[in-house]
Amino acid sequence: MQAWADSPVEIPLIRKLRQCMALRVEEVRDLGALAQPLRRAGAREDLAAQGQSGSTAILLHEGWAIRHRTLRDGRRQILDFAVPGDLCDPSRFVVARSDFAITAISPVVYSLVQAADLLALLARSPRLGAVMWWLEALEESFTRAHLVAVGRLTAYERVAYLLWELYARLKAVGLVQDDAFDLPPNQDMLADATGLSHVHVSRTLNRMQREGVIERSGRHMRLTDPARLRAIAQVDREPGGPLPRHIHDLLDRP
Amino acid sequence: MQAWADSPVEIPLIRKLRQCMALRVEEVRDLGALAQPLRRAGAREDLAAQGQSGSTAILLHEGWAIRHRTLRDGRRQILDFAVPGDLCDPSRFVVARSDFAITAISPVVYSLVQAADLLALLARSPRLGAVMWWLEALEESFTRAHLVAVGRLTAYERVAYLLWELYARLKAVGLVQDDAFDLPPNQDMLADATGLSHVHVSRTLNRMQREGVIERSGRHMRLTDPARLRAIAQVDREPGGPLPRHIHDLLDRP
DNA sequence: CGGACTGTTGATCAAGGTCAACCTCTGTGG
DNA sequence: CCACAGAGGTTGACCTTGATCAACAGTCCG
Repeated sequence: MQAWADSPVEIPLIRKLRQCMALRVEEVRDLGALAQPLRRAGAREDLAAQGQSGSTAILLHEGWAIRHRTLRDGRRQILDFAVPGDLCDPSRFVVARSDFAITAISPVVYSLVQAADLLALLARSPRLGAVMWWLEALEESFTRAHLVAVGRLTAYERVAYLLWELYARLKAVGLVQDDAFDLPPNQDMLADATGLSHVHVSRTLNRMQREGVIERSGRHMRLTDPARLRAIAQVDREPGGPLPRHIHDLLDRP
Repeated sequence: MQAWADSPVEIPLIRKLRQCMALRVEEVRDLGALAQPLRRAGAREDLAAQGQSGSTAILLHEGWAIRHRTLRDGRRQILDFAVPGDLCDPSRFVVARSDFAITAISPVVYSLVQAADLLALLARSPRLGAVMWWLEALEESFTRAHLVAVGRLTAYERVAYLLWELYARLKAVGLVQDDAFDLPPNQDMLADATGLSHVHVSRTLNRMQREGVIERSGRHMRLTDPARLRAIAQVDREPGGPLPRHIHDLLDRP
């Protein structure tokens, strides 16, 4: 267990928000309160099931999960990977029954966030509301890029895109060091995220390594040439970046 | 031009909302005000460009548009089709530069909605805020289903899914009569939405017709067996439906 | 009448799927 | 300490889906 688990104020979500704006003490305290109580689950455990209702979102603090939809005949599409700091997903607040499931793929630490609690927090700090809205928009843009990748890119490009997206997500919560990160999903999952077969994912990753774009050993992944990877993935712009100025104006007045 | 264009209160968005809840007179009036001033554009005109900033959303009243991303080498992915009553898309409010474009594919009537105006309206009527939030969640669920279709369904199933989605969207604004509707996009666009080639879309539509699932003539499309189409598309549940009870509780208190 | 746009059909091809064998780890129990 | 099982990854052989290329037909429009 890491340091923040004992002092619950420094959850990864806070690390992520700090990269966008300076947080006030009360804000940090309120956000930390969302992490109470901490829950744990092992790999392969469902955090939320397909078809389940519920007005709670899942706030992930440690470990990875997948958001996925599995068809009756077993075909599975992974919508995206949830990493520490992710709030997946607030739209559950308003929906009667969710059409996908959230499943841990490594041991996880998380908490359940009630709609009412989050709304109360946002009412107290409209600034936070603006940033969270912006983070939601960023999520949507990842989903769009994912759709473009699966619909129109070749296998090689798709895998490049997936690695690029994970790299970007992890960097936002400080889980990338020296362009390297831990990659818990197995090749079956990478396949179900990219719409490929696991055999082809294996071949593709090997090719990328041969061509000097990545380096792997076990679950350790290093991007030896991030710029080239990004170009292969057909991504034009870095995601995220600083918070646009005009956001604050939207919500700061009463 | 249709009747509502002269009396701007009955825009399709209002028709859509009425299917979820009974609207109050002030709400109808406020919503109608969003349609001022009306703008027009011809087929192939961009309503919003890729990479463009802007704190305005586009509210479509008549005609169809596509939300799409086009790569430098010309490959294009259509994210979805916008039909009358759609507000595409509010996340532009908070994003510095959009990563996709919105282009009319038939003559359209639309208006630009300012973030401030919409927020003011929602502040006046939290009920509307709840429904709009819910409609946004519904949009996201369409996007997820689209991703599943493109990533894991066969060509035949994908085309079935697309037709099913359009059918559901159009029904929500009363543009389906007798399981039939007008389908402005050409087969090139259907291909770019499904991740197929236009040749294969042609073959697939012919097969569906041969097998008695659809009937076509020109831009007119009829689903001769909607239930079967839905099954082919691997869709379990009808989308939309009545508004969940607990939504109102979320926003109705101060 | 000629040209753009759209859809249809046939012929051929290639990207990626499927099947199967095998290998390497890692953990487990005797 | 070794035998074994199970999961994950790799590789080769073969096959299928859907892409590509190309010709042609219908329709709309100036």
